[in-house]
Amino acid sequence: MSLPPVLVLAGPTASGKSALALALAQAENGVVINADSMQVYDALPILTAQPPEAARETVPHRLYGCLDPARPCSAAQWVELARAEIAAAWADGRLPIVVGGTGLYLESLRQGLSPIPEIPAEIRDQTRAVLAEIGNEAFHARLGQRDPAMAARLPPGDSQRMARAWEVLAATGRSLADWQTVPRQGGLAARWLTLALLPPREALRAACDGRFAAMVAAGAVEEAAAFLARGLDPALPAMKVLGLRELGAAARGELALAEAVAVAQAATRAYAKRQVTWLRH
RNA sequence: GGCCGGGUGGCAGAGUGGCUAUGCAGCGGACUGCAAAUCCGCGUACGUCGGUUCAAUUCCGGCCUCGGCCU
Repeated sequence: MSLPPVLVLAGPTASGKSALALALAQAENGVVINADSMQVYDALPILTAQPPEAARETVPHRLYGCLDPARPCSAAQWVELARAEIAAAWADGRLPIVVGGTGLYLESLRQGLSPIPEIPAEIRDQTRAVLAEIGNEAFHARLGQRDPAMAARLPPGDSQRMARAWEVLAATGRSLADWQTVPRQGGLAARWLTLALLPPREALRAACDGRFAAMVAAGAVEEAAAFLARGLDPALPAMKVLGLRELGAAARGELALAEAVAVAQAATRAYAKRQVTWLRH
């Protein structure tokens, strides 16, 4: 018996994934399932380039703008949601089309993750607080005393992974290095059809710049200002959406709009480059 | 024509007689639960021709060039 199919459309921002997904979904009776870590939040539809109403009315779109931005999503949570949507599509006799540029999510969907328990929020918050207080170097040294294996493979600059390593040890009593020797679990069994969109770099850069300018023209500044007015914790993932900070500063008059756009465009280009690196691996 | 001040890697911008900042952009890479995050790596650049020196981007001179002032 052959496995049911899943079509994956991967590519950097502004590579035209969404439009292609829409066309394929129409042609192949598909369901478009989001694999972008920012588009999952119910926030900033313009700035995160969520598919417009028109597209969603044409073809079913799942996992777009459906999570509370006040609560961080995670790779594991997304995989769980995505698996459910894929199963639902199969049950409906439709082709699941997974679209997105978040490499970690896509990889986790295919390979699964080591079965590490969820870390209590208190431990996470406390860990980040300590890290912020004592600084990277001291934190790295402290990690080295408790978890030499992880400290050895993380540079002191890598605050995010150091925090993750620390909280896993604190919450489970086992090193993350140890956990990761446990085989990954939960990888989706399917017949994978993968399409990677990798436009020439020069064209990609131009597309990134053009798209950000279009977002601003579509009201991204107002959108950013309104979202920031909610006063959410700046450490939340949704608060790190590209351009949010810059556009917010522009809205408050702290930064010239042209300058804000230029900075955000540069950040977008850098992001696209990281995505390409991931896709090429 | 004269005087003065500049000419540094794609851009910005320090600096030094030998050890050749830095930032941004760019390029390559990593990636197991906040990933649009978080990191790692990569550039003998010093206008030009000569001189001084063991050694010149750095000192001296000519030339070119940019800017300012003067006639």
